[in-house]
Amino acid sequence: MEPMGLRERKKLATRRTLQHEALRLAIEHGSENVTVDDIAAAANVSTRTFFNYFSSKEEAIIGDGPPRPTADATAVFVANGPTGDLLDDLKHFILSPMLDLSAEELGYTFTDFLARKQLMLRESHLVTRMMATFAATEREVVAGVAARLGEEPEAIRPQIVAALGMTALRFALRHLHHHGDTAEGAGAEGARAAEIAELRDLLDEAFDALRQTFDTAR
Amino acid sequence: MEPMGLRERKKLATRRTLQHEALRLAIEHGSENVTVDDIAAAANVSTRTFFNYFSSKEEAIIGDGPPRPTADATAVFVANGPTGDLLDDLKHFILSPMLDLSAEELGYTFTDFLARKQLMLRESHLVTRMMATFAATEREVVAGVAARLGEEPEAIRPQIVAALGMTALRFALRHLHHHGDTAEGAGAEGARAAEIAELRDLLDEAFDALRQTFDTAR
DNA sequence: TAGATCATTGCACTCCATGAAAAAATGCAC
DNA sequence: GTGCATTTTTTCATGGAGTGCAATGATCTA
Repeated sequence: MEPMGLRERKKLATRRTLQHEALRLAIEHGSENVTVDDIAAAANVSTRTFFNYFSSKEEAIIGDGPPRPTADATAVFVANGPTGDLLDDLKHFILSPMLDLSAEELGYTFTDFLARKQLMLRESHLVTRMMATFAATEREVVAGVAARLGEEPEAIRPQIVAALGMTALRFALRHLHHHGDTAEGAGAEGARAAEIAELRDLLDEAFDALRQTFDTAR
Repeated sequence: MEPMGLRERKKLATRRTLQHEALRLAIEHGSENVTVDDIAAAANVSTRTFFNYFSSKEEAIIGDGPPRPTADATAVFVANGPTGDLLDDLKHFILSPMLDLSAEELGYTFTDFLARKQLMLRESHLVTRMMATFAATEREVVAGVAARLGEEPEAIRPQIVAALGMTALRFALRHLHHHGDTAEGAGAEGARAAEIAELRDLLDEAFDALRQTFDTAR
């Protein structure tokens, strides 16, 4: 990591604060009943500044979506790694960005993710917006699979394989439980570790079901 | 078909006109540069009336999405029909709503679909909105597959199988060519028939690739 | 400390979207 | 066809979303 200047750190903090307050207010009052002015006021910035960070109210509420695969993980996957089995490697590829997060980012990611999940249950129009952020990730997965298979991203096989992986990821995230983070420090870190472990298990389960489906359904 | 009264026919015509003008203007000037007032004016209705038909500008532009499976087709699919092979039947299930359309609706569907495809190439934010309409179809497919397999829609296998089918459909639609409909009447109907045939071929191709992927990649 | 750079802000403006009530069109009974 | 009920369209008012612009203020560089 390059050491950020004060400017950059402040910008990032403002962005996070806006996202956090947007989510909090949306959960508390329903997103329909929250104005951009409310969010900006809660974050102590002007309304105009809000739009310097996000191009719409919903963009702030739904967050940045799942973290993207790193260049390293992509390189490993494209080079037939780490195991050589397409589905196993795909699982690893999709899971990798979650594992690369620092503990701090991870806690942030999971906490807000679970809060958003709660919100989605009530406001289905946000679900479709949320899926759009998944689509961006899916495109990267398609590109990775295409490179590994030596095919074009427009070809059918990369798209199919990527769709399978993303379906598995969605399934896993949807079934993820909240491991109570009652306390700060070690307790919270333990909860995060448990969540990562559960995510891994759910992804295993999904990929197993996937193999099984194709063994029996052909 | 039940005979529609004048009222209903007019309403449908107004809806179609609004969709058509919205699409036309968006293609001509870019959707950013088209206001709801423009669309309403082009359709000879007031702005307020526009919002009696659509809840947003984009909703009019992106249209109603692919036609949904009929109750009949769903019943056949759930009862392990028509062939008993899951993938073959899924292909049939997904294709069925296209075949059930009257020639008139079909021409409308395809013509506007191809026009929208052109628009999507330029305006990617519409793509995500469009995908939301696919998600609605996907949920129905998930429900159908779940019923057939005797599982819950929340289970992983129905979701995987449905995701595969929808990926194949997206692939087929994305690769569909425009069969010049230069003239009215028989010529246009011939073009539509050719498009249906091509759609069927593309879907066959996609499902073949799907099987093959799983034979080799396991 | 001075000047360059970039972020924040207030202001004015357009467009989106909705509620309410008046006006117009349609359907129906006679 | 005439009159009445129903439904649709329209007009008007209102408030929030989102953007361009120019001024102000904070941070960076030297």
